[in-house]
Amino acid sequence: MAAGTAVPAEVRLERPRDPQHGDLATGVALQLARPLKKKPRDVAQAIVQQLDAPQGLVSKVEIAGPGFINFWLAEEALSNVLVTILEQGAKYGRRTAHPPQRINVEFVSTNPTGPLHVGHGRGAALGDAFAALLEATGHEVTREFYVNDAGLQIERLARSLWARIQQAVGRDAGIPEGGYHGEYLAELASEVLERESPAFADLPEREAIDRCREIAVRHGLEDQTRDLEEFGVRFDLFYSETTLYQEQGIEKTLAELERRDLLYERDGALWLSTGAHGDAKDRVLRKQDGSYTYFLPDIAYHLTKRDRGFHRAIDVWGADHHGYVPRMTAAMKALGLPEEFFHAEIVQLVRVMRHGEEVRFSKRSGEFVTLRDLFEETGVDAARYFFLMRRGDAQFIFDIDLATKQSEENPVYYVQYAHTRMAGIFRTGGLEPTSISAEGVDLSLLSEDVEQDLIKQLGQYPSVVEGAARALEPHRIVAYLEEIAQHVNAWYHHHRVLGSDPPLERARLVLARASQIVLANGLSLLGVTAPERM
RNA sequence: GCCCCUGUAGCUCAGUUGGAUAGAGCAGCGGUUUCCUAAACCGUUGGCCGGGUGUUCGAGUCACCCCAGGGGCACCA
Repeated sequence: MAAGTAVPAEVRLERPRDPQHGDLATGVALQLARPLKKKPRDVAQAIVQQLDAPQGLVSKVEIAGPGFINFWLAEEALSNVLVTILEQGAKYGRRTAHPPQRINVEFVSTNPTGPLHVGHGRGAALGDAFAALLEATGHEVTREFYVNDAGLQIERLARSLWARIQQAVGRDAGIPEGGYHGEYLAELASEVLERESPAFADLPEREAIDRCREIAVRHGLEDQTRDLEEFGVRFDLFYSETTLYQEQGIEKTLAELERRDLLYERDGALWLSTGAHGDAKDRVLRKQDGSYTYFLPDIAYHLTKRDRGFHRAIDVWGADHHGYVPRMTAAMKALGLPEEFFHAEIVQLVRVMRHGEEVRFSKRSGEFVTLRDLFEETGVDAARYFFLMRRGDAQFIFDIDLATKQSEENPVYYVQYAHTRMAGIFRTGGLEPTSISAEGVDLSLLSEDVEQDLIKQLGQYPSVVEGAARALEPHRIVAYLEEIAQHVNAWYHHHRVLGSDPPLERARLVLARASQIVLANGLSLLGVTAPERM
């Protein structure tokens, strides 16, 4: 540095809000002024004089305001953006990581005890987008669904089904305490009797309930999987809790906890000392009655993620589980896993509005909004887009009326429409989009303000993806795409592509193609289609 | 009582991890169509960033204290 002294300062180039402040700017001189005991503008002056700006990249450098250094990109830099986008195509905005991490993204993970509701939909859309973002930044991602197919809830489900079967053959059987009253179990009961045989109802209870458990779980999971697939979410792995038990996960976990001296007995229960690792208190793993709390299999399950070679485990949990985060974090820490291994991403509540009033979630009244109801009404694209357009950690009101509106009020169509228009240009021009090349094209003809702005924005796509992946915030992609769409639509409206002077037409075709690629790539990260026509 | 999330335009929300004069969409108001799709475009109205104190060259952003809304507290899952 100028003074020859080592002054710690991070040189961050950022994009100013105001275009009058250049394409890139840094406030580093302001940070350095105090330690150097100089005026900020003098520091900036010194920096600029020593600056070794590569030719062809920066066209102008200016010191402004209290001491900001502003840079303007040269035209050649802008042309390079377009060349890069066309060359890389669907890979534009994706990078390799060195080294790539193996990341497990676990989401939805609900009991197979009934249909998925809108809250699961939000978790599914977000989890899938997290996975897509991490893949785009070069990591190897596994999308995983933890199937809670053991435990008390499943026992209740099995007993409820058994009761429905008894009812179906005319016997007086009540749904057990805490059981499932949903109509679909009654339907499943008749199905079972039909498929198996009426004699199923006469099986000894123990055997029957085991069979019921298996049938109910398989059926519930199939329903959920079908909904998710239609919603565009595919999992790489369904990890069954039962498997965990079969593979002695519990015993192994207890042994490991024991080895690390993290367990103790008190009041007839077995405790894990999470309190010493950031949790508010220690937690029980084995109750007085000898059964395990859910915490133990959860720890065991997460240890399998380590043992299966993952560097990171990202869990997407509903807001009702957020109190669970500190204890799981503490458990992972106590087990010596690195801080970044476990991360729980909390998805806040979804409320649904229709015709200006809130649709209540009530299984009893039957006004239960399932995920399927939702996407059948709004379409998958709109549903996914809406779930992703807001930060996941804030409560969200899903406005069904807005999502189903096929008009300018609906943001999902706004972005898709911009893509459609680009596709329309190529269709009308009889051109194969993939054949568009920047080779030999004079891109400096793209001199309109809106064109310059659009190119600069297209060039930011990789860093937007990077930031969204780092923060696990897909809504940044949404916001970015809406900006691109805005520029694309304005450009399209004011300037013709087809029929311009041939050199200009060629240049504009390149810009149209680049815009189409970025819109398609971004929408793909969100799991939303990029239609050719609408 | 303790912990977490949220509070920014009439509504729904962004705000680049402390930068320059706080933004968008919708709603409202006024315009644009012989033209690659008007699901679009152009213009315009609208702000005590919940309140307060502090940290510093600089705070919507960070710290602390209040206020309001939501969620969570277990030897439930």
